[in-house]
Amino acid sequence: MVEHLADKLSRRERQIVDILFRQGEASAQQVQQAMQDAPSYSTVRALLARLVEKKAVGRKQDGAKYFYFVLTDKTQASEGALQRVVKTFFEGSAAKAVNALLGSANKSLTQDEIADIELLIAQAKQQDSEK
Amino acid sequence: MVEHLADKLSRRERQIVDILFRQGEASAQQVQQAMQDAPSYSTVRALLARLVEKKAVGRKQDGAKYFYFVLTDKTQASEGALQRVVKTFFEGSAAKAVNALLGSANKSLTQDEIADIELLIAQAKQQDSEK
DNA sequence: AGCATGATGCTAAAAAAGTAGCACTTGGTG
DNA sequence: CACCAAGTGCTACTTTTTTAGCATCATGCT
Repeated sequence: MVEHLADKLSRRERQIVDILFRQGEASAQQVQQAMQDAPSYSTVRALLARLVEKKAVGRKQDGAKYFYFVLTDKTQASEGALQRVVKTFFEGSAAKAVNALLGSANKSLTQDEIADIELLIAQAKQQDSEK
Repeated sequence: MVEHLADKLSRRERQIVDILFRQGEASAQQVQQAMQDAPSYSTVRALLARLVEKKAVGRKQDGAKYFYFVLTDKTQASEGALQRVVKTFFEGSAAKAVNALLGSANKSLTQDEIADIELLIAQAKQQDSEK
């Protein structure tokens, strides 16, 4: 089993990493603002500093301030997250997960998105039959 | 935004809750065995006890021992987890998530599963056009 | 009945996480 | 160019989390 990045992070650290994944990159202040139950600015910076030290997050200087970003590849992280959810809640079945995804989100799927998915299904079907 | 159960749990607590979701219910010993980097048996019990006290986990007696299980509804928890992943890694697009799911898992999807998904797509399509 | 095995409750202490304050720098602006 | 706003690095302190050990209690077997 692959060990996920999230497994090594504390509650607050995860929260921050999630925000950074969503925003791509952000300053300490932006991170704080993105937290619904944010602690003090000082605290956010301390957390960020710890993440940098743990090599989970990187930062680049822009003028006098820093911008932080997660070092793990987002695509890879997303696959890990998806896999964990599938394993934890859907008995390892990706199909069941897709099912839940479509069920709870069909209100928001556009015609175009549905078309995209249909295409993917067709591809999956083909690949499967080639096995 | 709905606050997820996981947001209130510590690292180890989350780990245990995940195991309980997967197994449905388990004894302290089983939980320990399911943890790849498990601490001592004592520790696992302490964690479990805390989760019970927090009302996150319930337990029932079977003879002389206890069996633990998560109190949150699994379906609800899975939707929350899925939603979080979608929001964090796929810019809120369920379609993109489905895409990733199919992409990384098509090797394991069976013909039947694919058929199931096709059916769901068809339904989503119809519901969408009714909007 | 006596004993080994495995589970329990409780207590305690080390380690990690979470939070904040302070003094110093930097950048822009009236 | 003096000043204010916003950033930064450190340090320190409080809570939680994480981890174990111990004494006790039930269960099943010889």
